[in-house]
Amino acid sequence: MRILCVAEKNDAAKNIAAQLSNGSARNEAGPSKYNRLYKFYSMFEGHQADFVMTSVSGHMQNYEFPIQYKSWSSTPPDALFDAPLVKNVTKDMVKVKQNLEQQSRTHSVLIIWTDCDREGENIGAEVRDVCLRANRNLRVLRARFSEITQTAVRRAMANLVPLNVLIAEAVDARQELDLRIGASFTRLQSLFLQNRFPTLVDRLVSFGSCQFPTLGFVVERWRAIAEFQPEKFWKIEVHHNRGGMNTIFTWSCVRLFSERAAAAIFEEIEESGRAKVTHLESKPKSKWRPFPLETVELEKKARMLGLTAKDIMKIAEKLYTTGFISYPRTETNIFPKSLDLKPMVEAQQRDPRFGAFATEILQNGIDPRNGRKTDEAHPPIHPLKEGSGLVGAEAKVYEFIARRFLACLSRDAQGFETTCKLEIAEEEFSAKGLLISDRGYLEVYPYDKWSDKTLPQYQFNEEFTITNAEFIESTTTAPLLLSEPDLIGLMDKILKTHSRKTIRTVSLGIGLVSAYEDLSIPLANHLLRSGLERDLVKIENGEKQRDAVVRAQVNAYREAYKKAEENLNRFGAVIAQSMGVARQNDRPFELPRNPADDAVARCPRCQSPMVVKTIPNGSVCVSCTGYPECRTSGFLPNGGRMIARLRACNCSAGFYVVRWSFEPGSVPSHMTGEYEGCLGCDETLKEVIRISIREGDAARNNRRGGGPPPGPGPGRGGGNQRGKKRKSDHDSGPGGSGGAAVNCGCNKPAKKLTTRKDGPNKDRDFYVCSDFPKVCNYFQWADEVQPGSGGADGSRNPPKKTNNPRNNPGPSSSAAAAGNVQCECGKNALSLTVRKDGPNQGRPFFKCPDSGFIRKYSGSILKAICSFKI
DNA sequence: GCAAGGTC
Repeated sequence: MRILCVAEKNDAAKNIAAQLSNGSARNEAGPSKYNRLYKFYSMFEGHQADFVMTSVSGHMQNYEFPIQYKSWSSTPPDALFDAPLVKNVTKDMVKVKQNLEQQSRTHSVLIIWTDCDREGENIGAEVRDVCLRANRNLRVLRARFSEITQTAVRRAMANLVPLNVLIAEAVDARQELDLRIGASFTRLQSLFLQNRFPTLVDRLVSFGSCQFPTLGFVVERWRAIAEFQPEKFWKIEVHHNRGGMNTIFTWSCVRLFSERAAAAIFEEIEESGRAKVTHLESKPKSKWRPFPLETVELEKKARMLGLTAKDIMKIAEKLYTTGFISYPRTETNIFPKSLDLKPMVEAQQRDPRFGAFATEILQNGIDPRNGRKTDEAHPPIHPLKEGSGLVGAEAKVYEFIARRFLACLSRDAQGFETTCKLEIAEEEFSAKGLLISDRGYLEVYPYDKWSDKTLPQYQFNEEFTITNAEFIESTTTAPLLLSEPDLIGLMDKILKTHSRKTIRTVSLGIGLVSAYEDLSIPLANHLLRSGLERDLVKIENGEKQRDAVVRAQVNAYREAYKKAEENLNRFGAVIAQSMGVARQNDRPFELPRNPADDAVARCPRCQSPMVVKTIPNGSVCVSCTGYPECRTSGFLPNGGRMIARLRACNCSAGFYVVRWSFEPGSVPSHMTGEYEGCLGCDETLKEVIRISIREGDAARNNRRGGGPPPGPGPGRGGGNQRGKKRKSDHDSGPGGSGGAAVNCGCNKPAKKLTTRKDGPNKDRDFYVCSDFPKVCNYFQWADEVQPGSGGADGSRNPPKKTNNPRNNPGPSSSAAAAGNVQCECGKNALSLTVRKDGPNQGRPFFKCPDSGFIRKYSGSILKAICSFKI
């Protein structure tokens, strides 16, 4: 039996393998650098089995929009709410996936050992899918564990369960929503604000469904601080010296905001100077030991240890995978009854720092203080083995976790609190003292402070003269609930620092929050995100369907989006105000339209809609909306309109051929015509177009056709024939063969002339355009140039780079009549069919046997068309 | 060029 185990990360794989194999696992390299293979023998279902333990590195796949939605300029952002999504293996994970596929093929059982949390379940589902695709007979099982110790791992092994599909689906729903919401709002915000504010050109104004509510929270604090008006207040303190001890009695009234009133009372107190003890009470007081440790609490303690919340979790994660502590992501603060805490306390006995305390706990009996929360998945964070060998920050975090663990198992600290109240001039003052009788858990938990504060002996009803009274003026201070470094750190994190193009202006953050508030769009409200979290739990419980949750959430955010889009001007004004800039431009803003509305064709490479745009220099450009992934585009001469895509050509860039025409009236009539052109890279397209537009042709066309033909109409034939019939072009230029000036199709002089040195066309002469190779890289075989003609005519000379075999240059147009026309690809053309309908009705044409469509009408050169082979 | 969540 061969068993494949997959953990969430290499570290975990290594340690789980070590536990299952008693340290005997062999470590081998696999296709993925970071994900090693650990091989060992162990028992499975009562039999000795071969084990391979390997890992992934978190998620392998990521949701993405299909290529046709990737262009910001031709996808309306709200289309992303409904756009299809694809889940792709990310680039970094290709080898990780390969590793799983390879292993799956030689194993019959898959055990998933990803972390036992939400994301872990989803990662487990990814692992399962990849492995099952490679080997559909795999038996898939899931190991459940909260810690990587011998017992836990073996217990998990003995109690394998199925993967929890519902949890995986909940994560999937979150992923989908995060992407849809993030992408649509990010595009709307970025495009609009870039248009409005010159300082934001090229900047990304990102929006995240988690990030934005946090921004809202920060902005709220920020405002409270900004709007805070300090207020003066006055208070009175009474001091009394007794037995060398100075005791400060504080005013029960605490403070007054009226100086006159406070001063009047102070005067009376100073004048009287006599105090009477009106209340004297001494009662036992205890300081409770802490609750068992949960994640949030651990994060809160980070600062105390000089770490950030992120750092402390990273370290805890490491301590977990190395088996020092239990799983650090838990919302539980109750130790389950089934968990035997004794061995863990015993392990701490060996630690010189708190070994004695651990021993004391064992003697007194383990008595955990329990909270009320449980996530029913993981116990509170606790140490698993002794960790006195650790160093650095790991040691610090481990020590905290161990001390916390021992603290919550020990006993509360005990003491006596004495309260003494005085009356002076009818005002009440009080002081408190503390006498600690048993430090209890504080012995092992120095992170809590509870200090003795002694109070001298006073008697009830006793009267004495106060030493002095102080009149203190003070001011209220801003509600700095978040410290300044916190605030800046948070802002920085929110307005993402990872990209140079990202804005980091606090005023923009405030502006965004204010703008949505102004439109009553509750995006900055945490309730929106917590509503999603609740829905995710419902998916996990089976109370709600994944798709229903996604639909409902998408609809809610779509409403918010619509409202913002409909009120963009107001939205911009609020942000302008916050940023302190008068709006610097009033350029009209238009959101991208649905490409389907404007598309003239589908991109043959990526199937995105292709749209026609006029660029500032007046050129008309047909470009793929799949930009920038797909860069298929090309320029049409003024007014050109693509009317149909015929087929893809076979050039290396995957260019394709279009049939297009000119709008009658929108261009000079001589341009009317129809031809096929490759809309691949710019150069190739330009060549195509130049070949086709010739004034001489046009003039002849017009004479023949008797006036400008109406677009895709009767004028077409002319286009096809222009090469042959062109005899008297006025073009002249250098070069030329045999004295006659030869022009390239782009109307520039063609250069004579090079002889092919090798290949199938060895010894044949050809012309190239004088622009060659920069702009126009068409060329023309010399023996095909019509005497005295403009040279490279409308015939579609093959681009130089095509590698079509030219073994048989084939007969030119005259061969058509012979009925033995050869396609350039060397095959005999099928001859001859007559067009049954359409504008070319009645015309005979040839087809290449390789192609299913019309190659060329019989009156023109077949060969050139075939340079665009299928 | 979009998010957030894993992880190296």
